[in-house]
Amino acid sequence: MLTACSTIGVAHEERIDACHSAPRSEQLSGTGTVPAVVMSYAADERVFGQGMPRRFVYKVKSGVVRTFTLLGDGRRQIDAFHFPDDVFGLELNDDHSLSAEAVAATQLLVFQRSLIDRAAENNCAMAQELLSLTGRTLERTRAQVVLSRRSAIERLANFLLNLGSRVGTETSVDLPMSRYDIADYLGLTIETVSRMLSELERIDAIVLTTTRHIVFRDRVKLTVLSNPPMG
Amino acid sequence: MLTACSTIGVAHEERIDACHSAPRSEQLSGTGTVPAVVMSYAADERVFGQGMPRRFVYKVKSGVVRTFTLLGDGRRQIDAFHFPDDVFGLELNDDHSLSAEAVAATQLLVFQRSLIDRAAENNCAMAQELLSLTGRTLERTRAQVVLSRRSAIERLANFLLNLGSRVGTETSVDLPMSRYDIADYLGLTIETVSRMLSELERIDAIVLTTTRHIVFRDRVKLTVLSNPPMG
DNA sequence: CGAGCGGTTGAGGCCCATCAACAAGGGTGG
DNA sequence: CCACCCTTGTTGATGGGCCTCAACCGCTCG
Repeated sequence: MLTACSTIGVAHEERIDACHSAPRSEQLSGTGTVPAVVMSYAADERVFGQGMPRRFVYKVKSGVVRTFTLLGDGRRQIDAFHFPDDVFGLELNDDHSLSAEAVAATQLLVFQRSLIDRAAENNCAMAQELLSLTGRTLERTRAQVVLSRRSAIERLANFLLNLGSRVGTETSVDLPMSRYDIADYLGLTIETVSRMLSELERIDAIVLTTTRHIVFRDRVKLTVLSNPPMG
Repeated sequence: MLTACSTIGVAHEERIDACHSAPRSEQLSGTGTVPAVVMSYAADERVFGQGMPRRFVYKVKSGVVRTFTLLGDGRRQIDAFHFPDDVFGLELNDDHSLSAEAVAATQLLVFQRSLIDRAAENNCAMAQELLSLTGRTLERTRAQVVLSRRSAIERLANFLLNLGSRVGTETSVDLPMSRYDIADYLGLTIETVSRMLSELERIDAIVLTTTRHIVFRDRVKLTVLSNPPMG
């Protein structure tokens, strides 16, 4: 059992410094362990902010995290949602180029960046792990670019299927995030997200039992919409 | 001097196998050298194709390369343009998820993937190099996602400035690629690209001396358009 | 000279953003 | 427990930006 650490009221990463629980060895991804502590975050609580020194690397233990960039006009581009076992906070630079917030109540494994970097310098397996993680992130981001050229309903169908495969069952999925989050992730407005969900319901592809719970009624329709028309 | 190899008429990577010139040690990026051969490509010639086994890694010696994915409806999403010293063909999987073609007459340094992978397994510096290259690619791709939310003229202004910083002078830039390429890169149509170039000319931000040569007349206007309104 | 390609420009329509109003929860304090 | 408020989500009306279709221009090449 890991020692949890929940210092309420201290912002951002300073909270982690204030946490005196004993680190335990944890896997970042495949092989090899690095000391880590567990931190708890409330919904909408900040994990780190754009421009801050990048001192830690995170792995989701439970809950959901969003990483995003704030644009000059105040708009927000959500880069990714991170679900259990996902690693985030890995970047090339010494400062964060993204911000991260908990979407819902979340527990994170927190690794010292310096320890990970040092491990990667002496241990090729760790370096390969980092490369693999970054490569996977790159793949997802490329998929985002391709998706961003498609229509609103197609983007939404794709999003629901992906979400379902991560945190849903065969027949349904709970949306951990708000319409606002979905809109900022897909590059749409909340109104369009809402309209397209209604449209998906109208064509009997899904049923919205509540605003946050979606039942897949016709996966084929979703898949047809989601897939680049041929491949 | 490197031995150049130009076997005309043999498609894709088979050409490289047919090349019997002696490999020479070349830098992939920072430190460390790996044997490589030089290959020449004519404009629009294929370098590798989506789905093919990923046997080589490439570095641009001269010219320009585009990497892209073909969508099911026949549309083409250009992922990136690669200029001299850029490395491409590095991916996570064993098969290419992208295709690559020369935009203009191009010379490439070709590295055996197996040699690079082996080097990364035994030499952490090489693994770090790959990580660094992938990280940089990720940054660029993220910038693409953010850009894709902005207006046509803003995307184009951004594109011209970036291109200018890569292959242009203080005051002008030659476009190595067609309107079609630009459109597929920015997620626009060729008509919109053309209209926005005309618009940039109308507001005296640029001058099109020929269809492929652009003079920067007012860099500030371009920068204002290019930048996310605040930061 | 005609054909074909790349590029520009115009007219019209569609998709989604915007603005606006309203409904549905979800806390809070009396 | 309920009235209230504030947030979140839905739906409608309108407009604008970009795509689509189409015509035209200039250049290159046969």
